Amino acid sequence: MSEVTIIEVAEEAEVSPATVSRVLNDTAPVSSEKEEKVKKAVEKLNYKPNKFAHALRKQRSDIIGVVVPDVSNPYFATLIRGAETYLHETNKSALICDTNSKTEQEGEYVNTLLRERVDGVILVSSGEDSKQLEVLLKNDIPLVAADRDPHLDNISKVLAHNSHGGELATNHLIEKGYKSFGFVKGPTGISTAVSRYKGFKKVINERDVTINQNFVFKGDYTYESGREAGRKLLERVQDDMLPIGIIAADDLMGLGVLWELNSAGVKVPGDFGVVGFDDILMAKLMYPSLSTVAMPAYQIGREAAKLVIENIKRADQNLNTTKTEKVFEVELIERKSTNRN
Amino acid sequence: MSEVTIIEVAEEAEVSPATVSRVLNDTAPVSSEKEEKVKKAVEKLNYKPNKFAHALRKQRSDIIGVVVPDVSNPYFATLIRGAETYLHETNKSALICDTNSKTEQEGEYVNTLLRERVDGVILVSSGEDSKQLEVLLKNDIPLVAADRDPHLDNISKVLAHNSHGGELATNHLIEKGYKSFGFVKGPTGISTAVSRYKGFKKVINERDVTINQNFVFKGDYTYESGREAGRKLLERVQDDMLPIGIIAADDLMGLGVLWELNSAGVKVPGDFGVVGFDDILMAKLMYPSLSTVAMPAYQIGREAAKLVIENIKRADQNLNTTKTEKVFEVELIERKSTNRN
DNA sequence: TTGAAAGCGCTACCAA
DNA sequence: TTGGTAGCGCTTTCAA
Repeated sequence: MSEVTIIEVAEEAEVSPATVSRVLNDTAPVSSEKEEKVKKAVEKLNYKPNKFAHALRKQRSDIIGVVVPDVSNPYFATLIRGAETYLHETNKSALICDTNSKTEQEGEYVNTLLRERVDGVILVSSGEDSKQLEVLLKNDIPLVAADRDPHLDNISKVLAHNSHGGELATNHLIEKGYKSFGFVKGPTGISTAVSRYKGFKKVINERDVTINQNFVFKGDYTYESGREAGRKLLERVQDDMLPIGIIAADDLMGLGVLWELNSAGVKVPGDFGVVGFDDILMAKLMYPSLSTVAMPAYQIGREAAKLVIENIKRADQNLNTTKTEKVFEVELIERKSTNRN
Repeated sequence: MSEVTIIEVAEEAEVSPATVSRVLNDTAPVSSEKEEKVKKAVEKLNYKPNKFAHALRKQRSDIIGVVVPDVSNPYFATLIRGAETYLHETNKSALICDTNSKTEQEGEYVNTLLRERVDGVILVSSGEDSKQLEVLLKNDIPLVAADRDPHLDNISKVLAHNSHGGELATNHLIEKGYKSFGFVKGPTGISTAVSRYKGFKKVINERDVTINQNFVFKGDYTYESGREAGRKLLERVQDDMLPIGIIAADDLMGLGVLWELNSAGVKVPGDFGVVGFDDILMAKLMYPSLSTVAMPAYQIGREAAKLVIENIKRADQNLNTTKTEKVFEVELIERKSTNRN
């Protein structure tokens, strides 16, 4: 592996290494004549700066930590992609940390994050309490929360309007003519899960419809918990309650419910309607396709990335970090699973 | 950000930095007395070696490039996870390169790979011709092919027994009583696609069954191409051909076919049977669940990672790299989509 | 078995 | 606007 160094480029261009560095990083004015020479030399020698030397000198890794509950969940996968795309555009890279939905794991990742000397962190909180990550702030590592509110003070947040999503879903079911209503909840204490349910209850209370407590199920944003809710639903349902509309707090659970309904041979969307949240690819692929409240996962990831980078830049200039809060709107996607008229 | 350096550890332990380094990397004998002191100091100061200084000095990035056609394909996602897990265990990290199934993109990634100074590369080839990657070999960067044969000489390969998978799927459909047979092919020139079809034809020829050329469709390992095949199938089918068994060269296409069959309201598995390849999660979630030839994606990724690491170590000792070829067996998973007896 | 010191490739300070 | 050069934190000779 023949490494071309900045020295060789300097010799080729007949300037000093310092000048080459200045041209490459646009860090100080250089006469256009020398600039030209340097660029030619870089081209000719196919020079690629050594990022380790760079990082060592600059004390910046150009790596951003991205802490998420579950990378195998397509929703988070999309969010990550949004973040990564922006980071890539700004010549940074992402270090993905999968906590397996455990806050203790979040704490353990702090060590990794410090060891890898990440310049900043994007956090999709795994629980009610992400206090362990405050250590990062003490180490002057900018932290931005995405998707879920980690209930930490003094950090920027990028969220979606989840309660409104709950309202959209509920109104949709009512308008499609469903008569009784149920809900498969997300994990306790997670802000998205709480808000979605809140939106559901709000509309239920406002409009003159029934909510059957037998049709409110605990869930944890996994497919399996959706299956379980689906089975219980089928056990508890009676003919005079039909048609019944179910909101699942995420698509994976919605798909689980749908699977059980299919398997039991009941009529979807005729007697049962299901709406999910997220709009993951699978929602479209399932038969019948799943109506859902589309979350801007990609945008959330991207915006969070933007915010950390901004904060890192401010820190570089010894400015204090800004605390913003961005809330994205959500959108209802009608598909077959609720299409009963 | 207070950086604890090796010097401070040395002072705390009352030894030289060299000795600390020797203890940390187990690179030369150190008296147990000093070793103890060093370990205590490391613990006390919560020292974390600076990986950039390390990489700069050692000329090793500890990063392995992983070049794949499509990260959003769950099959490759699993393969990547297998590779990453092993790399993590050996304190290496992965740089994922998504070629979007284009060989030209592979060529472009060579630059990235060189710039990032990866120590080795795992390649899931995107086409018939991955010659552009031979540049890596010239730069003494070990290269291992995974999942697909990139038709390069002198490199190690980790594959699965795809033609046998084709045989398993075909025999399964015959035994389940299907009468005519069809196939949704994978992309031209990709070794997995070629072999799977070959296995299919072999069994068709051996046993006394019909293959209807009208039921052989082009595909490209995407869900959409499966949907298209499904639509054509429905157009061309006539009652006296039933029941008909279809093999899709991967699960995504199988799911697409299944969706169209569902949508048309025909009987699956009664009149139509579908088998896929890969065993992605969605195959289980779909209704009816999709029978499939399970590929050891995780194992393939892991084994490929093992092999690169091995080759890198050999290179470090100036040994020439070994060329092995490992072929994993595959397994038929019976689910609802073919369960007609 | 140990320590001193050179140097990996880069950036940024200082002086010109 | 430029060049010389110190030094980022580490590993690895070389000498003891």
